[in-house]
Amino acid sequence: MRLTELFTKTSKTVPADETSKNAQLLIRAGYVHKEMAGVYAYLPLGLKVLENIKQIVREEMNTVGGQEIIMTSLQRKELWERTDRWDDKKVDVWFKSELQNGTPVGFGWSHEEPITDMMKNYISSYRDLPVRVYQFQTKLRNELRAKSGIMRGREFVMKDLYSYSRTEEEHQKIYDAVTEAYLKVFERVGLGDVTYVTFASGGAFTQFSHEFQTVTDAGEDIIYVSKEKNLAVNDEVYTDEVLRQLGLEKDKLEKVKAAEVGNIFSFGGAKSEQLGLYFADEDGTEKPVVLGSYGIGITRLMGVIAEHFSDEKGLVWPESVAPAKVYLIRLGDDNHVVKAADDLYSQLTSAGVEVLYDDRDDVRAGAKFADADLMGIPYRVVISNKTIADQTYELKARNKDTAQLVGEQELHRKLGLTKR
RNA sequence: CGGGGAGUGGCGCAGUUUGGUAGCGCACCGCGUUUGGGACGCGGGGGUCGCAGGUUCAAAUCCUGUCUCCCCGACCA
Repeated sequence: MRLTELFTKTSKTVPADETSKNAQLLIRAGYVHKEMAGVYAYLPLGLKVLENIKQIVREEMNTVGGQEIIMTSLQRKELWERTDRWDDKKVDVWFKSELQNGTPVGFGWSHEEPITDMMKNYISSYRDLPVRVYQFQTKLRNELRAKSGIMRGREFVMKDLYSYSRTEEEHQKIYDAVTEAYLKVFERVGLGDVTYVTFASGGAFTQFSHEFQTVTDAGEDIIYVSKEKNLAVNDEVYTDEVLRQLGLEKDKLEKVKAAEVGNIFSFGGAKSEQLGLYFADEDGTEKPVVLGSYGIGITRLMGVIAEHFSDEKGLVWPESVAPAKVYLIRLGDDNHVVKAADDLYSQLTSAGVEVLYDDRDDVRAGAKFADADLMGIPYRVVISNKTIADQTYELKARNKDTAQLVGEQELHRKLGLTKR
């Protein structure tokens, strides 16, 4: 992408009413636009990051046998009444409206009910199981108070996977597999070191659910981390009894703030019974399908990544999610500089390397460097009269302090260009 | 939902106390100089001062109502 064609621009100031670091940086760098409190639009660069995160999640979900679908935002009242979750007193984040004929509808804040109800059409025998389906959906939640930038919005993108199993044992296998897949996701987006499987309150069916908590000051949760065992306990279930059960020693735990980037839990057969999802087992008996639910807040994850990977100059995206791998700067508008930069741009692009090409003529070097830093693109390549005279390229990693002059071979190697 | 704060060109702000020609910085447009860490000079465009009503010769400024946003707290299957 050439910067002269990108409609967004960077800004030195942020809206005064935006206090969270992730939103400040993302707005300044032109990744997102704030439409209203807790509601953000994703601009070209922001969308790119979002899609990169989604693709990583998608790959991991496919690996554990997930099939991707997309449900609807409009939901039926009747469905939620069956699980007693339509009432505003039971679920206080509902957005509701009605059809022209007066039929009430809800805007999906979760999709457990509709998906499970839908699966009744497709699951009737043990031969149909297990099934895992997932989607990326915009959830709408009428939060009392939105905060923390894109980390807690009224409208946000979530990946939710649902598993349908014959037995508890089968369910447990899937549950464990998804747990591993989640850890892989957080590893791949660069948060592996600071993300912990966390024991949290489980609800009706199981004692615990498992959250994936990323340590960050921007988080809203308090967790107690055991580095030794590589797990954590949410403050909400932090009791002596629980610690004993989990074999944790109180004085070896570290209390930290964290953001919940994922949550998985088991429903057993309870919800299936409420919604009438049964299957005929091998012996012909009818049994409720064992249900599991697994979520990753995609936009929240993006916010957490932005918070975690940033410095005083701006964002510092991990390569796996960055909107581009290289920020290419050309200094000056001498013909041979322009040509050299154009050439490298098309060379990298055709090799499949995403490049943000700062081809602006009317912007001085300092501003280009500042923008490269703010946008947080992993590698910066500078082409100038100097580098051309030396037959080198100036290469600097966003997370390193110094640049180096490298030859063409070296550049290609560092940027991971595929040899042909 | 309780407490606190704020709404003035796209963004950041001053002006409100004491009513009297709407201003500054960034961004934008033009010209010139500049050109490796957010350049400078000159000229220019853009604002129903959140909205509605009221007081007044006159309202960004005073009064009443209302909407929105932010912060802290509560809430977050």
